[in-house]
Amino acid sequence: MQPYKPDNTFDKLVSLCKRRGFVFQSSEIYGGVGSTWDYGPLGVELKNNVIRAWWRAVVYDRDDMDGLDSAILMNRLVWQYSGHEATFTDPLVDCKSCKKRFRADHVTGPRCPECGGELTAPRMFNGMFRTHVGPVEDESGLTYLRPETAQGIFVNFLNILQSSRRKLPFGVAQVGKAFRNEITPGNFTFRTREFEQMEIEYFCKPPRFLKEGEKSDEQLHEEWLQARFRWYVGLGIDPARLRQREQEPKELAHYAKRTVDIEYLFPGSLGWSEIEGVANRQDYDLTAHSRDVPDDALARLKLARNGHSTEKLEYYDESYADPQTGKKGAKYVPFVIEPSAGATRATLAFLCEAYWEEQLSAPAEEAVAPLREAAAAALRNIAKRIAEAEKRPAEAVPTPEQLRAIESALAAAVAGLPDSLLSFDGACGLPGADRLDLVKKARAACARLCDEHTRVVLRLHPALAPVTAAVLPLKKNEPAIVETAQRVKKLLQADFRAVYDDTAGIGKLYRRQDEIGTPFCLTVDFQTLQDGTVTVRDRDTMSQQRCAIDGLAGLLRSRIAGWPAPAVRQENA
RNA sequence: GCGGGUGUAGUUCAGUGGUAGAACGUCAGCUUCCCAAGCUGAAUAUUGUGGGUCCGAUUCCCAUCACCCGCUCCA
Repeated sequence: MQPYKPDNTFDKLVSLCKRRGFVFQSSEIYGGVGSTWDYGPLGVELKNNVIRAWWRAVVYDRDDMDGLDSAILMNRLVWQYSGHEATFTDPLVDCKSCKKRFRADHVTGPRCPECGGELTAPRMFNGMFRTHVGPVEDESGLTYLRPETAQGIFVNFLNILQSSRRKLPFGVAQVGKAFRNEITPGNFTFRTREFEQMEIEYFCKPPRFLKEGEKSDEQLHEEWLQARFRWYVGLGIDPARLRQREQEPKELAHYAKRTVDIEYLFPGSLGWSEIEGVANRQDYDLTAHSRDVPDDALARLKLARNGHSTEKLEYYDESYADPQTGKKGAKYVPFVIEPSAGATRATLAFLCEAYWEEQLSAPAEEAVAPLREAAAAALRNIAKRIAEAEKRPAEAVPTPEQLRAIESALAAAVAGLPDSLLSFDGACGLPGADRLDLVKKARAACARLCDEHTRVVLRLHPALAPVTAAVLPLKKNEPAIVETAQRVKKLLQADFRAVYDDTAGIGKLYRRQDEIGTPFCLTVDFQTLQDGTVTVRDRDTMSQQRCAIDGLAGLLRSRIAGWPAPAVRQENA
């Protein structure tokens, strides 16, 4: 039966994350603290694997990249000259009648542009967390928790250039925490005040210094965009839920020549949302942090003169020859392509993408009969509610549209019984359904059957899965089997995250691993004791093959390396 | 920050002005040679937090915190 992604996948994922140890609310025992989350035993494995896969793809698998890990605390002047002190401190005004909020510089005049109501006085909002370096809390020690990791790369440009002996074009990758005092955090880990970025600053020649056959900043921008898009697809994101969105000229940051967002279609109300932005920042940042910049360059980039920096962040290009004079060599500020991804956002996207429910067997007709009755009663009630709601559609809760959606989904699910348990449950969980007592009753009747006949499976790419292999004894009261299984686990732990579990029957052990996305379950049985082979069970297809214990590591490695896209696995299942 | 909603066991949810139940999950033992089987037993909730009304509040009221939805903002 077809895998199923319920409409309330997001809610189900949140509780799975808590239940299984992926994500916990921070400081929970003290009532929590707004929009901060902790990654549990499985969550930290997943997030680390996302970061590791990214680092491998953008550093190890290329010839033109190095890494960096710069400090979270930096000199306040970094944020002054980067422009963050100015742009992260926006005066905001509220309308007293319609309660809408606007940036003060976007409003002309003293009235609300929407309703003409009276506006409050502008109030300052600082998006950066302030902190003090040193024991005295005065202005002299003031600085900020970094709102992006990028600046650490820019201010280290000369250090990296000298120590790595790089030639343009080359790039620097960095992973780390960043902090923004969001006005409106929310959507679980999607928008948080503390988050983790995976950023690349890729330095290249400005257009006028290009030689014949060299790639322009625009070409490199496009190449990075496609490479980053492919990365998500290669790790299992369905391209149908991934898109590139060109930023409109008016939403472009002032330093950007072009920015394309990579957006993922999250379930529920979040919908299409940015998980990475690929920007062409031109020579803005390196120039901003340079001393002795000519006035015409400052004017072009709308920058103030930098009276504090001790360096000019330039590149000396030995191979350049002036086309007019033939003079060799040139000094210039490189352009920058910035693929800036959210590690925590990507982790959430991979989780959403991986979440599937599957019905594995059909319940007997007599077990389904109560479900049909409950649904029939609920449908009669909904028809009545629709008639009532249509008399006063404006104030009806649920709305007529919600009621009709529940009605049609529920009717379709009943028609599909006994194979449509999941869509039955899904219909009962649609928005507004929690207000309908008879629907809740029908859902309760369905819950037991769902429990018995369905499974939850995280179809994570094996490179991302928190556990790669679970070693399970078929019988736990058979010492030879248990000992062998424990030995197999020890054998594999050198190469993979492997676990051993014997605390339930084999069926339950499989389901547990399915729910946390473990791609391989290795089962030690009686045949193992005779011929030294175990069964390797595939998470997605539930199919099994036998493999000698000695060959396990090799088999897993090759299965992971050749891991096909989810759609392909679906067809072959 | 504004408006609406929610907050009861690990999770999903019942329930009541007289100190809380279920299902699943978890743990232990028995049993079981392949997909949440069965049997026996166990642990887990000062009903988000603080205050008020009341003889008595989880239930009513107020405040606060957190989460969700919608604005606003945003990489």
